[in-house]
Amino acid sequence: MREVRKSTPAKDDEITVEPNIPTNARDLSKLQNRKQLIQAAADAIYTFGIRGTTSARIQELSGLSRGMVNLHFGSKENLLLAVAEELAARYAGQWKAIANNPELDAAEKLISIIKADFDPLVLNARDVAIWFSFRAEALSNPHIFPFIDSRDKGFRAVILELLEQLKSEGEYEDVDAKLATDALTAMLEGLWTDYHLHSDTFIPDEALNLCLFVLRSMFPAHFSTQSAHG
Amino acid sequence: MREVRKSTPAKDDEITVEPNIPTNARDLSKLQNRKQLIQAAADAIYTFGIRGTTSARIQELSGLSRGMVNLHFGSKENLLLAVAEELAARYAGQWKAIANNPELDAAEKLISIIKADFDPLVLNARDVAIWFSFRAEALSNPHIFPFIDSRDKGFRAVILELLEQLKSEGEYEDVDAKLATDALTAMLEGLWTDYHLHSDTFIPDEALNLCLFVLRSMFPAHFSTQSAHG
DNA sequence: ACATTGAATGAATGATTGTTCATTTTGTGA
DNA sequence: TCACAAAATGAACAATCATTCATTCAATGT
Repeated sequence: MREVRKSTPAKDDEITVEPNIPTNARDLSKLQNRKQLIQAAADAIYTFGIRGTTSARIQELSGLSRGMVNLHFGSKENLLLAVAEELAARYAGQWKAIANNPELDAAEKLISIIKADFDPLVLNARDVAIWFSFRAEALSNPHIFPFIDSRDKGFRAVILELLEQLKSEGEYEDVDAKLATDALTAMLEGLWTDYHLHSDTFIPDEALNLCLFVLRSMFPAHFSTQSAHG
Repeated sequence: MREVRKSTPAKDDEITVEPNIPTNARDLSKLQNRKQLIQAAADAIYTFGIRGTTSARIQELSGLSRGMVNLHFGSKENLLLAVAEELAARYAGQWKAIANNPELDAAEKLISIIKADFDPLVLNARDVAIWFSFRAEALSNPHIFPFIDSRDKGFRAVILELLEQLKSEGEYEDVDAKLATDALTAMLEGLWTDYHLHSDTFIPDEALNLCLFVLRSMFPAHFSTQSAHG
């Protein structure tokens, strides 16, 4: 059985490091336009809200022609899903890279993950506004649900594992790692809400300190010397 | 100067306990229809999302005629603001009543306020979905902003005051009441998010226990015997 | 150089949007 | 009882919505 050639055929005797990056000019500009549409849709949601995000506005912001949204994504709705997908991938990629870093111990991983949560790469006015827009319709739009639960089971499992390791390292008999996981996760969620509603007064270092403060009250031996600038 | 009579004239020699409740049949049904529209709009946001909340659907859910939304609220947008206003008033009324209750001490008020946060009166799938819908467009729609910051400065000030009182009562020198306020508030926010995304597995008593767990780690003398069923 | 193929274009479409307002209905006060 | 005034109705409207598709454009392989 011979595989049907896709738009970017990978030659069998070539080592393709990143098979999804096209090499010919046509597919390159196609990919570029696709990205431009996602970017424009994201900007539209931030600027006009999800209700004000119309095909016309997306097309205007993208600088491309009317038909492009449907040509590349089939429908406006699919484009919005692509925006959500990109956002979710960026967030998950961040914390997974930290969790899989063998050079860090449990406490370092935990702090890194928390810091990443307040990194401008994910915590910025536009992206947080988009998160909230999609989350708002999590119940009424089943298609969007898989992308909006940033701190999902996988995330919580990693946090729990790290906290249990801390517990075993520091002999905290009276600390419930499950409760601590829920508390920390809820705080991260809440601080995002805080940022979304008051991004002008929100100070990432203060948010980090707040998390350290709570961690310290549970795991004093691990976090008693830490601060936002540590 | 004689005052112009409004739709519900208040006779001068009568003590009007609630001057806004009309007594004649016409104004009564007018008010009833107004409420029905707010109710329908709220249901529409929950069922179809804010994007799917059209005039047609509101009219259908309300059982009233096409022109009613504009007759009573001038525009669909004003009706949505009325929904937000009602939600905000319900939430604020809840915690303010507790804060002003002279029969409760600081610790009792704190626990009551937290419990109120997980009360079905405010924490239910529909209302939380509406909160999120409005919050999502907090940045792109300035009109909605005054209504969506449930845990605003006033709320935080009350929590801070209560925690400072606990601090003075229990001699917790190393506890920062300001940090504790931020931590508790963020957790309440985060737990709402949790509920919104996973209302099927969310257990209010567990959420309450989580808050008590965090409070206990900061103020052990006050909350060491407390639990969700206390 | 050139035929081929897929991407890009944008005028046109039909459906749906929020709102208007002439008309009808209904409660009120005399 | 009845004239009046306010409330309710819903057909009609212009604007805007997402999408289609015949046509144009341009990169590709030979």
